[in-house]
Amino acid sequence: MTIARVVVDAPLAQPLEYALPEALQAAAQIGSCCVVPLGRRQVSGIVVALTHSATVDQARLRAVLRVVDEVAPLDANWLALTAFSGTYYQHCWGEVAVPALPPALRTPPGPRFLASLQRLRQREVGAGHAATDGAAQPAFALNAEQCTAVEAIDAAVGFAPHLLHGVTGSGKTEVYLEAAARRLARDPRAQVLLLVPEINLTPQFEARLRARFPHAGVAVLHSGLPAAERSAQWLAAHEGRARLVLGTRLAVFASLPQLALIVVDEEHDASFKAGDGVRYSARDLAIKRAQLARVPVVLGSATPAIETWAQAQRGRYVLLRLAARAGGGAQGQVQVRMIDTREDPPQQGLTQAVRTALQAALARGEQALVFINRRGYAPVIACEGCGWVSQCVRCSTFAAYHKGDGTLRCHHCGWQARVPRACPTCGNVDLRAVGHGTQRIEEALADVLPGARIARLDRDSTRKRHAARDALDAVHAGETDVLVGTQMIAKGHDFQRVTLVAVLNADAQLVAPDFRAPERLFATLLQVAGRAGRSGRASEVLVQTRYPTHPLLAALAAGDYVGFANQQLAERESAQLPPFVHQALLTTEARVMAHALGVLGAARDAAGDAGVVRLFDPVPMPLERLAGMHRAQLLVESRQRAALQAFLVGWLAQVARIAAEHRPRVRWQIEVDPQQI
DNA sequence: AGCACGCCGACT
DNA sequence: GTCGGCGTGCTC
Repeated sequence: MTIARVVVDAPLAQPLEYALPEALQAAAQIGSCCVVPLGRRQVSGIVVALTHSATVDQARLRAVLRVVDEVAPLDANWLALTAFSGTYYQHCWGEVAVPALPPALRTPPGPRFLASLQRLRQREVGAGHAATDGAAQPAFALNAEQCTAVEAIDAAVGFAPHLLHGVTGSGKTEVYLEAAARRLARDPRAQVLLLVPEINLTPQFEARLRARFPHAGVAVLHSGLPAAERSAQWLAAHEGRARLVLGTRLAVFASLPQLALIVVDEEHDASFKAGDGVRYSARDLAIKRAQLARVPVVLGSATPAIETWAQAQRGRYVLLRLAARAGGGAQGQVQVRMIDTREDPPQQGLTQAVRTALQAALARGEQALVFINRRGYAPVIACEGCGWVSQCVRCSTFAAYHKGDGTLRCHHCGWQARVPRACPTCGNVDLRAVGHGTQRIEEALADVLPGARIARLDRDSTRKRHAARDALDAVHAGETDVLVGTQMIAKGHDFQRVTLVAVLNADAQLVAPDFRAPERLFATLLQVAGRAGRSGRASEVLVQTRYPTHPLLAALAAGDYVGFANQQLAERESAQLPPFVHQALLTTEARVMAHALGVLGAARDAAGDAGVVRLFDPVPMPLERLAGMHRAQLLVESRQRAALQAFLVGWLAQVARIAAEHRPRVRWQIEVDPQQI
């Protein structure tokens, strides 16, 4: 009897075994998608092994119901990647592999599957032709640094990780495209995977890719696509009709049988880390995938993650530098200046220096960006009389004041309520908005710059479809003088007439306890600062701060990422933080904090002597209460990754038992390589 | 994860 | 006397 080992989307330590009926034996291969009975359900699965001996009583075996032979089996590299991901992130193979399938295969394909498959295959994917032009004309001339980078990537054989460290505007994209073009030209079936943080924020990337490779077939994969579209794009990659795949983190699991090169753009970006389900890092898995497929991988960034930088410093990744701004055009000088808020106290959130600079820029007919990483009108309102402050009823956090609709809102759980007319505790009617958000700054700017055309860009202003693009178009068209906004204004927009960038409140992150806060702040500020100086005119970046001599800000002013990164690395080494240790974070949530902490305490005790693995004390999470749930965490770390992995396997089995015994039930989750601690 | 089976409160 | 709460346990 032939037995199929099948993984399904359930937390089962081992693949399940099914009898493979005679009629299905010709169709079934390792990597085949199939439909199997599970309890009284029918679910999608993937055949991961075919044997003749069962490990369970043969009488208990049920039969495979269907082998989806209309779709070619997943290849060995894909199976190895999903298996690795499951092991590394402490989940089951099937929990990674099955959700990575396109919607059409993730749930058992119905009777009309073949017809739908034909429709999906007919859908346009890029140009939809397998034939390539590789003689595709470069639409640009590469400078010397770009050529060096392309040559290095092109010359790489087998697994070869590269870090492309390029300052803002240095033309990293041209390097990716040329390197991709060469791989595609060399092998008529070769495929290239390009991962980007968020596709909606980089529509120009997709446009450039399509323009550069009009005949190669460009598949796009991200969670925003309708199911049929996502299936069609996935299939085009799986069947080799798409030779370029552009996608967000989930695209790291795309099926690419002829993978020849992987590119991860903005590799430092936090959105490569999955926040729910299996908490994988698409950047780290891209490296693993390149290793399994024995192909080069390029991580690109102006501000690489410190972990990535460390790998380059250790010589594990080839470091490629783009230090010059590309494009040939005259490049304006960008001056970064710290405004000491102790000497120049802000009025309405704006220092005199910023006001003066804004007025001067507008008088010259130029544009300005004002960056404040906080939406709403004010982060909190307070009672003058008794000291009451607005708080979310479900979270341990302030409720922000939104003036437009007179609400208090929690930016974490979405809770909202009307602003009380008087203080809920003492009845005082003098409630005061404390601090500044984008809405309040917009108001202040209107005051300071009478007649100026001011626009705001944040999550609230972009609720409506295309609102973000419209706002950005207005800046490009010169219909906006000053754009105030959150991170959203920082990403990759090439504003030609912006000569002034004001950063209003960087201090909160400058003193944050998270050891990764500095690198995130540095990346954000450098990215915002990069919006200035694209016109060739002299430009200025003003940073309002109480700490004008802070080393991070000094490095920012000097545009010195390398100095900053090396200093961060040194600090992490002396404090024994990642990448000098490897971490995992066990989190629990319960209605009562004591329960959440209780499970962690028992889990800690159960670990006993963990050898080279160190367990910290359970503590409430930084955001202690979220949406009514109390949350706690327990950090586990080791200098040896293998030791940590081995420990987690046994320990998590105990944790599962402890959590199950606990009443009322406590939910738990494990995160390997946590980004927020 | 689902989805069963299995014991204790408010309804026809 | 039943319908249904979610606690517990299994899925080849």
